[in-house]
Amino acid sequence: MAKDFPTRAENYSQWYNDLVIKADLAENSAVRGCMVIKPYGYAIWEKIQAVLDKKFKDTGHSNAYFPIFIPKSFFSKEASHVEGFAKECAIVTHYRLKSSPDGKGVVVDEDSKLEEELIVRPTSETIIWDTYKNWIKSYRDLPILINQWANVVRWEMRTRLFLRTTEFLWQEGHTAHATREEAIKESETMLNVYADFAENWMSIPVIKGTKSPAERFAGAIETYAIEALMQDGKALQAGTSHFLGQNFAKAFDVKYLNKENQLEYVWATSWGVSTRLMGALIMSHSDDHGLVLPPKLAPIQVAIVPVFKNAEQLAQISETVIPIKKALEAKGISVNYDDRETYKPGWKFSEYEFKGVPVRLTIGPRDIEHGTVEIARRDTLEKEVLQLTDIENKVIHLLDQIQKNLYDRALSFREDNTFRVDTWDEFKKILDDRGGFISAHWDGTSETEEKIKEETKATIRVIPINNAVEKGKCIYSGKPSGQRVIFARAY
RNA sequence: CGGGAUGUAGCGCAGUUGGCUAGCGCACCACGUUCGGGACGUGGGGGUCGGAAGUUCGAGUCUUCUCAUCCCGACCA
Repeated sequence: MAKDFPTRAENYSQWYNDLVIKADLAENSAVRGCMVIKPYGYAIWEKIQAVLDKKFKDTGHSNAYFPIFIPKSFFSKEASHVEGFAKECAIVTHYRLKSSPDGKGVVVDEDSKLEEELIVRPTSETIIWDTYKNWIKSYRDLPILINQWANVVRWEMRTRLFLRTTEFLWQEGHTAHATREEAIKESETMLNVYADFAENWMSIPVIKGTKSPAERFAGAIETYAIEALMQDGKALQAGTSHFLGQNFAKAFDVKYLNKENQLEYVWATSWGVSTRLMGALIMSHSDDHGLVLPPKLAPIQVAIVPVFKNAEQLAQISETVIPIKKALEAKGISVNYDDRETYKPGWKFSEYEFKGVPVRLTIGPRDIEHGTVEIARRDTLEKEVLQLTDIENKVIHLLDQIQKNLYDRALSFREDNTFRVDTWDEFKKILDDRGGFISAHWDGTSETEEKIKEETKATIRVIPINNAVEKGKCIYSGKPSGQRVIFARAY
């Protein structure tokens, strides 16, 4: 057997890397910092996509698709945007290969140099706004509410599976509005969509808030984010929604004629979540036995494992199981009846635990005799023997319970690891001893934020929305502050 | 790009001061017994020891160069 599941606390990253491979989710590919997402992992992503896609459509958005390549000149049009992404771009400079003169392999054909280099999109604001310019003439053309499911490439110095890969999958929404108020409302709406998804589907409690200027998206006026706390005490930004003001409209000259026949620049938002969500899922709920998935996102919600010695026994068990499977499926539950003869029950139990399948039913000769079934839940690892009568509803009820329990568990973890701190010594001590969210006063300046980051590696994760007004003194500078903000070390 | 570590079978690893045919566990294949928490026995298949050059009678082991991966920083969703 390969290495046993590592104990979690010792080295979270190592555990995490082992976990995702063991749980059959992803592995590093031959390409630097990119990931191969295996079928089971991709099935989780497809679930995430399906739910979000519906939410986007329910809020009036449509899907569209824009090119993966962006002419270099587009980038220079919005100053802070280019500054934010310049250091992490993959650039296409040539379009042809030729046989190597030494006969070994191929080399770049220098004659095929592009006149203007193409950037592999790190995000699509520029090419989309260049397109919107042609779509928007009148107030009647607004709003434009578009989402794109795509891959993007950011050549980060350091990669980390799921959390920061060179290529990642995401969705990016790009909207155009006639008024500032409408655009702000849009970014807030999408923030709420993300928060709802995180909490009610992923069972991950999040703090909604705005980012400090230092953490803001390149080119945004305001960045809204949902911030989650992982089991190792580090914060993870799980989704962002940006109010872009008129920055991109001005950079790409996108104007419309209003009802008064006056030309005005349009107002913009963009918002996105990525395969990082899968990292959040893994790091929020998993335990030393493997992945733990919230039922609403689990590709397999119920696994049924028959215990049998021979074909006759299996046939007998199947007679009982197949109607149960059908009844569950009729209620929208995904069921995997694992009647493979090539693996034994114990092996299957472990496998479904690795994969985080929320509910497992086990049926053997003993159960056939008594009209019972063993039901095991992944979140608590508890097992129970139940009567078969009305088993579908019992299972559905349990799935709901697990969904809720995972959220409650994650929430109480976050509460236990959120600290109101008023002294600098305590601030540093908590960060070093246990991590977590620290709610503390901040004087509102970037200088202070930068100093705190230098000294502790902690950053301001969010300024919570609807934050309580509270007079206090900045944890670092001692200057007056009007509210507490959330600090943490982050991924 | 700095600091540290590691590259030996699909995975995880051992391999002594250079020495004989390169090993172990898991996985894989065959047969048998098993099957309610990753079964066991017997037999079997699988290796450019990351790559290149060098030292040597002889290199997985020593030297130089190189490539890759991981961890810690800088950068970031």
